[in-house]
Amino acid sequence: MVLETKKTGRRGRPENEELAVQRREDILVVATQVFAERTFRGTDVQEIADRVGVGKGTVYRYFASKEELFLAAVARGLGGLRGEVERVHKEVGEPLERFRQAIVTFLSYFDAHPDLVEILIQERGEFRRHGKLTFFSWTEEEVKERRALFESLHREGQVPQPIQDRLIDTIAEFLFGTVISARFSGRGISLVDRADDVLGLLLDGLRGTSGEQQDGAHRGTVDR
Amino acid sequence: MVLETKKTGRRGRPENEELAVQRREDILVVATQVFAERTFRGTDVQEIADRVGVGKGTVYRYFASKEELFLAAVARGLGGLRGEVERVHKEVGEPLERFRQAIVTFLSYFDAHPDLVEILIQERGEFRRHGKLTFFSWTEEEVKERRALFESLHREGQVPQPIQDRLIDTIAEFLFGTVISARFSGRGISLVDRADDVLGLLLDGLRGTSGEQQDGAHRGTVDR
Amino acid sequence: MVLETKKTGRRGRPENEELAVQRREDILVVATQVFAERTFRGTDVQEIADRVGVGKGTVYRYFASKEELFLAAVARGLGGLRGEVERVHKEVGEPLERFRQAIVTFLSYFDAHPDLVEILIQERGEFRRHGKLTFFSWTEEEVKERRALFESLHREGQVPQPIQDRLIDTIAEFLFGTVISARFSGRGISLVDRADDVLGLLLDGLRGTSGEQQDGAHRGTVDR
Amino acid sequence: MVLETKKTGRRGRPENEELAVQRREDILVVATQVFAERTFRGTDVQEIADRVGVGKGTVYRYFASKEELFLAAVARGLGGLRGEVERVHKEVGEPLERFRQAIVTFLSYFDAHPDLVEILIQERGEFRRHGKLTFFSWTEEEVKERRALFESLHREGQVPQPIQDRLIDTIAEFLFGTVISARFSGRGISLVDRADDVLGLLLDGLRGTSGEQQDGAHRGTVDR
DNA sequence: GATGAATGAGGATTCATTCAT
DNA sequence: CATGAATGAATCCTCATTCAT
Repeated sequence: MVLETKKTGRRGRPENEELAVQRREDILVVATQVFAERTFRGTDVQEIADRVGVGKGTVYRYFASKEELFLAAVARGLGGLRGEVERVHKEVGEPLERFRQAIVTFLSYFDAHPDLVEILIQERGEFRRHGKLTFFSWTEEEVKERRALFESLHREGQVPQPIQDRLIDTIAEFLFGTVISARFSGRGISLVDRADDVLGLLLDGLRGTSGEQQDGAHRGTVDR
Repeated sequence: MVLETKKTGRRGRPENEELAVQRREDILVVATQVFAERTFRGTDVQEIADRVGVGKGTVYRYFASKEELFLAAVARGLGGLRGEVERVHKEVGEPLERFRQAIVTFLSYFDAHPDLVEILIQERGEFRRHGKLTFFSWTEEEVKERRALFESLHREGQVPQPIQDRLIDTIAEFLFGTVISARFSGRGISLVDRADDVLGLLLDGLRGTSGEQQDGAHRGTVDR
Repeated sequence: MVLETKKTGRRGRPENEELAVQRREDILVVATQVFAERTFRGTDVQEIADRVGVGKGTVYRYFASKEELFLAAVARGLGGLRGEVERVHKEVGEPLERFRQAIVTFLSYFDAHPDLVEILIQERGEFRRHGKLTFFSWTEEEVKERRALFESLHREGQVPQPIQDRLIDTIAEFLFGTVISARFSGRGISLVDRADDVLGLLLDGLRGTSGEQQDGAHRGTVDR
Repeated sequence: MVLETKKTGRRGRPENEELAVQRREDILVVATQVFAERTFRGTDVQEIADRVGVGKGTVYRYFASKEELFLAAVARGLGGLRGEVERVHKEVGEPLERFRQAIVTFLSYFDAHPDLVEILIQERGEFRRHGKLTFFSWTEEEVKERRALFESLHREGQVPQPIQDRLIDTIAEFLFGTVISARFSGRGISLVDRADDVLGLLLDGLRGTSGEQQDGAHRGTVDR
């Protein structure tokens, strides 16, 4: 999809607006890859342009600066994640299963978009001024949804005591940390494959009576 | 500690060896700070030299390249961590408490050395070729120690079933992820402050009957 | 006057010729402003197009290149000046007064068109190859007119000896220099306001017996 | 003096501090030439470096930016002018002759440094923000000196009435304007060659009784 | 050994000009 | 005719590395 247009070098008036949207998308996709491969600082905008098959100037038509391009790539990646998770949230009814599905979806998304992990991390290094990572910048709505989920888990008796916001944050951090660690630890295991370890640990901990987390690691998981 | 030596132009006995060691150390300390502040790519070796109070050429006397310097800084940071954790391992006898102490020590270390988190992460971005992070490159001995710890936990009845290596890895990743997440989430809470959350979650999970993790979160911790 | 036409998308009779002439004029007016504000090299043709309210391509329809556009703007500005001065030349009869009026007109014109000074100067910087400034490229006719003026001044006894061409050139340079200096010296005084200083100096010099140039500075001048 | 060192390409520690001063000077000399030839915007710093015979980076060691380099070149040029004029001021005693000498020195300087005229003018185009040209930024001392000169001219009876500051400014503008005009008018006459025209005009104007300015124009000047 | 001046490859960004629609 | 998207040459500036003193 990228190389087809490569080096057409055509000037003049373009067809329509959809093309612009598509091109913006193309650039973001490629940029995500290249930034992931080479680091923000290590990336030459020329390479992105080359891989997309457009002139460097064109990249700058769509994004005012390399920085803006990077941030847009991060936003695009997170937007996709949020969409997926929200979809699951609405489809599945039963709380525990919804919790499970949300986690699986979350982990799967990063399995499918490993580059996102890389640039998410880089955001920290290059744009430290923004304080916290975009990833941790929850919207009001998201905070409410998360809270609601854990409340229903408690109401249904799945967890003995109410889960406070602080613990919810810790859980979110656990999950994000898992994603990063998995990617950086060099273990070749996919994230979904450890979804049950994660879920088991989250629900019952090491002292959990069932001991299911060991075998459960493979139960009910999609083998990608 | 760095600026003191600056331009002292000390005379007397050169005591080359010690001075060289000390200077190497000084450079590494400063390098860690600067790399953490500015990113590997964003760091100008000149700034490191300036802050140490030596000429740029001197930095290159001790480290063949900027890259080697960076890697040495990472190694130095991790070396300190290992030393601390090992010390605790040997001092504390009771398995569960030893586990607890190990985790607290681990988290404390990163509280005390926030720059290490930054460069640990950057290592990934800049030196991806090395495959896995130095952090996850356990030595034979470390693997054995970890395994021994969990075996004793099981033997003493603290955990119902044996903890397999794979789960140990997951736990390590959990911990590393927590460190990173905590640093990047923008929450102002120190790592030790969440040691109990972490331990509670690890041992009993959300369904843990005791409900201790909630209160425990504040037990023995300074609330910032 | 420029923005009015902007995006009118006028239908009706195209009246091509007039519209084309008008548009050319519009572009030149705006170009003069922008070049004056931003320098030839510093000017983005896009800005000119934007301010005129047309597409960049349209600018290139009327002027083959940025350079041609610039030169056309200079020519237009000088054309206006010549027109004014010539008009005065023909209207006023008495030699000394005609001389005086010519100078006042000349200075007034630059008061009214400060941008012209800027681009006149820039012409030098950017198009040095053309040798002399357009400003100093007198036509045959102009040379004759100037000569005639000074001859009549002499004939009427206003100046004791005949004014040679060389001195006429010096006078022209004096005047041009005054315009430029006034604009660059940062003094907030308008050019007409110093017309009498100029005239007094030209006619009588510092040793002039009358001493009128001092008070005369304000005589008959509009205090802006 | 410039090309000798060219492409030595030597690294390492340089000899002494004088070298640095000399190199700074070399760069400024060349920069003045190149800026005059090509315009500030049109100049590639690389060309300056090449002509000096150093690396581009070296130019940036001495001047933080192209802009700073340009301004330094202007300052250097004006510094030289001021030095010359001041020297004459102190040497010559008789007021009228001192006035004459000052003007001749002033014009001679620009004859000898035609590049200075060019960059002086460009300063306006590129650094308009500074308001007035460096040339017109007189120091307190200079203002006093000028005033004293004209006062003595009056006291000695050379000029009938006192010359007010405003007229002094006009004279300064006249002189500067003459320099610029002469350079831009394309006439091949050197500035000193018209020193007498200038002086005559200044002192007696066109109506001056002596009529000396005509012949004087050639007195003692080479007609190149 | 230590130093820091010198170097030049590298990379972000701008903008005149073209030309398909 | 008018348009403006696309292009890539052009240029400023940075900084890792070298090496004469």
